[in-house]
Amino acid sequence: MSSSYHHGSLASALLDAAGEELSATGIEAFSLRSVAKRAGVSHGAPAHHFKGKNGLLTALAAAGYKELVDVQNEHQKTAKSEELAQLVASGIGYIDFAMKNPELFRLMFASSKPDRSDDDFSAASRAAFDKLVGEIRSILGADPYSDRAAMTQVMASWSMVHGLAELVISGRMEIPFGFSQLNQQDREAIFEDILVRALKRN
Amino acid sequence: MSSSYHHGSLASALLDAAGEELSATGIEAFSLRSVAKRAGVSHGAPAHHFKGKNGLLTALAAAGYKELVDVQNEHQKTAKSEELAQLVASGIGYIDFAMKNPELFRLMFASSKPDRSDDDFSAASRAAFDKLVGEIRSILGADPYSDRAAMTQVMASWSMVHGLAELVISGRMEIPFGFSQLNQQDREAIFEDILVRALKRN
DNA sequence: ACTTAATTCTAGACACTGTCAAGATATATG
DNA sequence: CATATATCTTGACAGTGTCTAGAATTAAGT
Repeated sequence: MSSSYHHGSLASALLDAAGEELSATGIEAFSLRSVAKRAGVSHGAPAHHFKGKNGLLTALAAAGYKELVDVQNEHQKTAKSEELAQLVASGIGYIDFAMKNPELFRLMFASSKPDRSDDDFSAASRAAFDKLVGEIRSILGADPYSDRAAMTQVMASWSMVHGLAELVISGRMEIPFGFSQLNQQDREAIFEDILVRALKRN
Repeated sequence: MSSSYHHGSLASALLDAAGEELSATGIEAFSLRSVAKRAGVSHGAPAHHFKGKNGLLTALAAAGYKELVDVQNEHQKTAKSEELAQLVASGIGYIDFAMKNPELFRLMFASSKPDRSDDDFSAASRAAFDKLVGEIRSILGADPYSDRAAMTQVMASWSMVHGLAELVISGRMEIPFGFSQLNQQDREAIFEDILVRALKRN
């Protein structure tokens, strides 16, 4: 191979390296120069593929939303087909994703670094949101986009699962439940017990 | 005044300056040197009062938990004395605090910068948690620290209010509700509608 | 009161960071 | 095959947090 000068697929290599960097050092110590070093290129190379550090993080977050939906779909495959069970499985997938990618999760939801006006980012995040909208529509038989009560149910369910995910990955389930010593079955039982409360019952 | 060399109360002055810096520039651009400049001292001065940048942020977060409880108590004063109404008022105070101090809120809950083993921090955050524990105890008549179902209720309520707060301050209530164009009364009606769902009913 | 110790603050250095500009190198185009 | 474009390197710049040495002020000890 005569040319190691032109990488060929630096963009995706940088995305991979950025993912590792994010998981390893956390978002608050995330360094663009370190990512470049990880990918074996100079510190100026990433500028030709992403709009600076935040541009790279934006792309990383966009990919995160797609991965989030994938994880949710995987959990739903092993659940009952009944609508409520599917919603719970979707929620547990949401939390599972957060637990496996806590720094990425924070980047996606609790950071101002990603550029939310970016097309990829907004499309991917919108797709994740619309997945929940569809699940609520199945349960209530009303379209949240035209039925305010149904949209309130969407936001209640999102609030519950998102808040629970945040509390889990920030270690706030330790004191109440000794969470890290529980097996997965017991954890999911707690998740389900909590998540179903978000549904309004009459 | 012959001496402007020794400040006299630099610690609290730095805390004030840090609060302004946090609100103005956000946590991700928070600069210790900028805080020192804001307080009118050299960039090395803060080291004599806090354990570096993270030490200052730890103290700021600890003060945030006390302020959080204060805001919750204020909201409860204007609410009915009935236990459920008090819990809802506490939750709305939680969200109100997050809306008025979004960067501080993120520092307290979604950042790894504060040192959670710090005595002040852990005491203040524990006090805020125990306030919720007390409210659930009043409603259920069972002590969450000895009744697992009651503790589950604590975490469900916390998840709901915390998730809702996160979604609000990250602008996720805009598309569903056009949130920024609502008046406070309509907003609080949505909050209450969502928050009460966290309670398990039989 | 006077000397000594401890605290508080400044100033400079160090290794980092992200971004920008200039130039070298490889690929694509005509 | 010459030219243009895309890609990558290198160096510079201002900014960051932290450390060290020393100056200025206050506190402590006798």
